[in-house]
Amino acid sequence: MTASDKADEQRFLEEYNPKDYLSPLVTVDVAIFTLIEGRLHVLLVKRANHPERGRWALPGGFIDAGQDTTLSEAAARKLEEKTGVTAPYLEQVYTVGDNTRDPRGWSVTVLYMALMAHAPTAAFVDSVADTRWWPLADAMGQDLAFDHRQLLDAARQRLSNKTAYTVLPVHTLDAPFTLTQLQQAFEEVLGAALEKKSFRRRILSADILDEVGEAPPPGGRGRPAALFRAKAGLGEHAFVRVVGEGK
Amino acid sequence: MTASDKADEQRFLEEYNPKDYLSPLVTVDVAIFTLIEGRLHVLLVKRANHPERGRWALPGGFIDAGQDTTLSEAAARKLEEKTGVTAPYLEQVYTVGDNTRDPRGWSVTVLYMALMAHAPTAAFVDSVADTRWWPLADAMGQDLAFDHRQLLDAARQRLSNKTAYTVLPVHTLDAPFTLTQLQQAFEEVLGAALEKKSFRRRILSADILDEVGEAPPPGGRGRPAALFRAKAGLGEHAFVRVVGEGK
DNA sequence: CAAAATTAGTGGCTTTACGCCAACAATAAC
DNA sequence: GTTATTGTTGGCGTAAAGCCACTAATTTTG
Repeated sequence: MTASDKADEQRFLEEYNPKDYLSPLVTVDVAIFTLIEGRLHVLLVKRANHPERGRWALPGGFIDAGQDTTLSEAAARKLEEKTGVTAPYLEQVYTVGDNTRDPRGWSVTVLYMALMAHAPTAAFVDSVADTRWWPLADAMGQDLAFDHRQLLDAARQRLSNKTAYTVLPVHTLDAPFTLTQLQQAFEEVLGAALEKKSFRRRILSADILDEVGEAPPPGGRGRPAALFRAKAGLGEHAFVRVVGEGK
Repeated sequence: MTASDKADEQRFLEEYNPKDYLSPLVTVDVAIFTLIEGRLHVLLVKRANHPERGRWALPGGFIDAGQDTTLSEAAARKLEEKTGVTAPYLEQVYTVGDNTRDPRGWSVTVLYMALMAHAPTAAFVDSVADTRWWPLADAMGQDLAFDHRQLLDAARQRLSNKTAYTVLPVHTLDAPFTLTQLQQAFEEVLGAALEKKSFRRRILSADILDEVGEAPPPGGRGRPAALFRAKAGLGEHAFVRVVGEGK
């Protein structure tokens, strides 16, 4: 860059005023999933303000240019405000933007998906007004704010697609868990039954779980199961194909 | 919604002024890949304006709130402006946003990846000033504008990851093509050799190609190969695992 | 306290997919 | 014609996956 170029750029930046540009509003929304009594649930918030006041919506909102330095930080912040915890798994799904989804004009939303165990969130979520876990089918069945029904559907699809070659569902369970619970989590997310022997072979040979002794029979019948928890640092990458058809 | 609610909302919308909000600038960038003489190339544009004037960058720019009604439409528009064609494959990769990547402050970029055959673009691309196809390694080797090196890398990774379970590389070839060419396209994208028999077994049993007669020997040696083209409507979904290790 | 019920975990056979390599086929170069 | 070169197919050994029944360790029930 020559000296005159540098001067040029300086001038450019001084003359630049963001209010001269009509930029879209940018929001971040998060589809937070957990497993409650074996069923997949999603966290929704009843909107307190216009537009769409009174409708249930995914947690989210505007970027706070002062507070947030990164999109994923913004997503993590919104998530913690509603659940009180840091999610063990947070992933960007996709971004929608157009001039029809919000009455205010061009708007852009970056959708994230998060997974977490239910127990640590239960008390906190109860304490936040107009916020609750919904069974996924019920959430999809109602008239959500904006295009959140589509967003939720996209997140759900991402989750089940990725479950074909990762171990994402572990993040929805409270540790420690049994292999049967884990298999049921996979089955719930996939909406399909898995073959027991194959599932166990693959999960165990993937070497992503630590065994933590026997199950103290919590009122359960039958032979007590071995207990496991996810190995530390299993945050992002754990590519394991754990799926077939099976009865 | 009650009547007073409706009035409320009306008032809200009338009082709303986008210039009251400091929104991030939103841009769309596209990593356009093609295969030239068997090597993967990416289209870059030399920036004509500040900031980063003179550096090579991915095609892209601001959303035109007047012209674009959708993010992907904006991406398609930028792509067509530079290549003269409509890409057979366009996919959103991910969105970066923070307050450090652009000297103007908070900015958000939605990254797309596109695949296309080279031949139909060659003449047009030549005619566009400061725009050319770069061999991928050369593109990655230089000092690209903004964080475009990372964006390009992310797009490349998405392409090779997805090639493990889709047939994306077909979109980089001029039709018709031979199975050997297709295999070489896969190998170039994956950076690894594939086993011939397995590759053919899977591609053919996937039933995504139409055979179009014999190859007119174009100066080539050896037995002439059968020619194929992708079945119509293979745009998005064609999930086929076509990869192993191989010699 | 014994038998039945229930859930966890394993053995072992069958089937399928894949990697590998060699044979065969069709063309150009010499 | 013979050789070199590239495309295409056959067939076999191996590893993984599906399947189903059997064993194991508990609680429940009569």
